[in-house]
Amino acid sequence: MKKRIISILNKTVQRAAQEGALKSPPEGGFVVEVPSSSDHGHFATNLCLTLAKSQKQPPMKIASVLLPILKECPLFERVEAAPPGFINFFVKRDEWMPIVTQILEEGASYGKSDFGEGKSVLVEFVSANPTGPLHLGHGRGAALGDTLCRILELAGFNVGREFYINDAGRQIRLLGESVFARWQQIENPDYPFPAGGYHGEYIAELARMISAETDLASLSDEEAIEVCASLGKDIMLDDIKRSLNMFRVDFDVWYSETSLHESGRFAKSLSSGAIAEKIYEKDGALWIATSEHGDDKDRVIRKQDGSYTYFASDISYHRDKWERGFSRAIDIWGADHHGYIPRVQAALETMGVPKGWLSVMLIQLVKLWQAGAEVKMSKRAGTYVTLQELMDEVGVDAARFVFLTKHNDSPLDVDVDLIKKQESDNPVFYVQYAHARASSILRKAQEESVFNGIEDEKLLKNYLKLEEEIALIRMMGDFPSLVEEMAKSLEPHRLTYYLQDLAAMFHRYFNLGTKNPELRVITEDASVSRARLFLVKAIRTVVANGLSLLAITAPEQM
RNA sequence: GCGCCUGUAGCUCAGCUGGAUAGAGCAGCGGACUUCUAAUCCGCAGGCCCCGUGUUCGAAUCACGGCAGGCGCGCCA
Repeated sequence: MKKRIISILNKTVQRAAQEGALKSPPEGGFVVEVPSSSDHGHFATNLCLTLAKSQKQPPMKIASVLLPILKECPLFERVEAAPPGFINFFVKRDEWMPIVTQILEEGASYGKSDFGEGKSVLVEFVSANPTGPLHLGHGRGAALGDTLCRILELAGFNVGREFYINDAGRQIRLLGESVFARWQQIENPDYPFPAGGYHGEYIAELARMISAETDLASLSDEEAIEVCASLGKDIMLDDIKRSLNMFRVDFDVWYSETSLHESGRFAKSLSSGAIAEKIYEKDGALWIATSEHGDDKDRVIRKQDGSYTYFASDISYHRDKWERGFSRAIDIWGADHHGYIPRVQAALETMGVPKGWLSVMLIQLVKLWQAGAEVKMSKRAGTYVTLQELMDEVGVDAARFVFLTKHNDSPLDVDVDLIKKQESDNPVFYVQYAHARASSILRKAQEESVFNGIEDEKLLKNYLKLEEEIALIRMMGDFPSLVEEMAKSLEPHRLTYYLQDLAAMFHRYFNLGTKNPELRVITEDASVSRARLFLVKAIRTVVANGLSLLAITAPEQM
């Protein structure tokens, strides 16, 4: 509907220009929006305000030129100009009804668009080191990334989901040393634990598992550490995969850092192409000239001792992403890595990758509250709540929902007690209940044979007369543009707000019937009932589609 | 010291990317169940949108300067 009005406005301006009423006008610049007050119509535009300067005329005067043309349009009941220069549109009631039939026709694909034009996007998220279980921060990243992918797909992008496994380098070695030390400590409690090692209880668990499978005592310490590192990593990776799977997140590619090195891509990516010219040697190390592209300073990629930095792998990995031909890439990182954005962007530009090809989304920290106090978490000390524990306590649906109730750039407080204890107050149940309630009404109608299931626009036009009904239809009509906007702005959290609003509107509508039987969906009047049942079916569809983007179940009854 | 993020109701946060009278949930108080599902609804109360200056028809939103909190500023990963 909004798009229709935009195109009507464009045509109107063109026509006014042709007729000489306006100087040939510049494109765009104006917006059409839903005003907060219903006095200002279903839609409003600031078109005249934006034209005022270039036309050198007061906005209200421009409005008075455009108004007669707009009034001819059969879409509108009323068009008004309002100071300081808004135009308010009141859409004819009947014109809303096609939205309902459209929803019913399209069903699960309502909301789909070709906004993305089939372009390929690579979304990399979670990418946790396989040195420990996933924590709440990873859960937030997983929920955000996965829902973003679903949104992008619905908006017409071709999406690849990727998990980068940091399975090379020192942290895996440290995992091995930590596990080995715990194994030693079974016999010898005084065996020293490595500095900066991993302290979680799971390390001792790994030691038990690995020593049960492998006779560590028959190996040299060095060999045993390697076994602990390798098997420990495999076990943790399996654990991560299992948790993510339960969290309804599936990746297309698990990209191993080790494979980057073993395949030779790593070496090649730093020695060929435009980037090779930006790499130089200084003080016995290899540097890359990222400062030419906005980084604070040049960065080391190979240290004096001959080993490569983490950043070198990152360059190589992102180059590989680019060479795989994606038209854009999105990374989701913890906010503590924000300092790396400029250098990664700079490295990409050094290779000739266009600015803006890579978008990095940061997620702020998740704070956990329990018994009214913040639970301090430390990965190194091993005191943190895992994603698995959260899922076990509150369920996947609630967990996924809470992770998307805040903008990714805003810190998130999760009060586990609250989600657990007050299940009924949880917003996810509120939305699911709307779906269950709609289902229940439809079930009842089916049983009583009120509903023949044949849609008829005329029926809707004749019998959907309530303001509340029109408001619901308008809101559902926004869903496709919401999906597009979320894909554009990378803001999946808006979906949880939309669903809560839609559910609230439906619950309110339903409750009209508790006071006045004529306002129930199923009433004495068969035609009114049928029209309302179509509306309810449409609501159920939109709620279900929204929940499906969140990968949250849509129950038939609760 | 420099950079990024955040600052909106008692608490946790939205605010459609510059629009008209700033919203929701929770917490508080008061109401509605012989119902198409009360996991719901209705009402009341609650505001210096951190402060200041600027940009313009118009600012919670943009710019600059402060203040406060968080996170980063390695030849660590």
